Amino acid sequence: MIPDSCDETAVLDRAEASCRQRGASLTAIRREVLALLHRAPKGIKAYDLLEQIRHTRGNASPPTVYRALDFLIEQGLAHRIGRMNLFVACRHGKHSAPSLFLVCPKCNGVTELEDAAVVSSLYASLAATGHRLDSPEVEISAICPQCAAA
Amino acid sequence: MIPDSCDETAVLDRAEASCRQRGASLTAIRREVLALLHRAPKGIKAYDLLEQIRHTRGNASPPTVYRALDFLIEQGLAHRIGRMNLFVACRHGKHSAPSLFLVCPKCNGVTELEDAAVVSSLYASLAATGHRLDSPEVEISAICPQCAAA
DNA sequence: GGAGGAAATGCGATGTTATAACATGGCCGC
DNA sequence: GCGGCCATGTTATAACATCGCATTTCCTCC
Ligand SMILES: [Zn+2]
Ligand SMILES: [Zn+2]
Ligand SMILES: [Zn+2]
Ligand SMILES: [Zn+2]
Repeated sequence: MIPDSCDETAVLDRAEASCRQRGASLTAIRREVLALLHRAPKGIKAYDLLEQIRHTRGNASPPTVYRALDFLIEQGLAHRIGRMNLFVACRHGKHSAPSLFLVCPKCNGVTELEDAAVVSSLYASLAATGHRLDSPEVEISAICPQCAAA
Repeated sequence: MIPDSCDETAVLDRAEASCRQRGASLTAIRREVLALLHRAPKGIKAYDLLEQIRHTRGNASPPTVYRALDFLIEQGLAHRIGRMNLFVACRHGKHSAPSLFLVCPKCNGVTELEDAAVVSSLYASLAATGHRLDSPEVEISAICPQCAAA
């Protein structure tokens, strides 16, 4: 987990370096989208992202943001929450194991959680049916602490 | 798990009875939609369902199928796979615990799996962060045996 | 049997999310 | 300069889902 003390620029620079390592390039658009994702810790919808990015790029269109998102996801810098049509920045470094995404149906917030115990029992269970885990995203609907209180 | 030997009519009749128990009614439209879901063991998309149901009800429109799906999901007779915009009939009776949905990204097939070990470690993990499990659906992307072989 | 009300359906329009298809522009090795 | 490659711009459209309101159906109570 990246400490909160790291400021946005540092996070982005690190992302840029990790892309470069893999021969990919974090271009200006992609960097901007990643920055916006980081400013939305609970996740953001593609068209909200589009609206935001038009503040700096008036001509942005849906493909602009979907292409950037696809790239970021491919690079492991962001995740897609299918259930909610929501996108979130990855808050971990390189994933050694899949993350759990706790999606709160009340506030639409997303929490990313790494948990070795759950993941290992998951592997065992899947292996028994001949399946092989494919994506780093396991989506779970769960009421978050704030909404549980209310 | 409902044995395969049960034919469609029996499954539907049982569903109808269980709705009635709860004071809900499995109307003709809902029953037809449920039947179509059962004929698509790997899941089906809403608009494919719409096309199918127009064979018997020429005037069906998107709300027709979405309303039926909402009802079936509410009654625990079907599940929605958010990641794929896919709907599947529930292949279990009343759920005592959440199911795992293994979604194969190659063939778009969905397998429903109940696994106590995974679910209990999930509960423990969520409780530690103050979350409370909310839905009976945990979506996991996993290559299915057939696609793994190919 | 008839009035009233709740639930379900019909219907058209609209909103939301995502991709297709094709053109353009910059960069690099040749 | 030329050709290949990647990123981007641009327009249109596909795919998925919901709203709002009129009408019908079904049940209940009188
Ligand atoms: Zn992550
Ligand atoms: Zn919440
Ligand atoms: Zn089920
Ligand atoms: Zn498959």
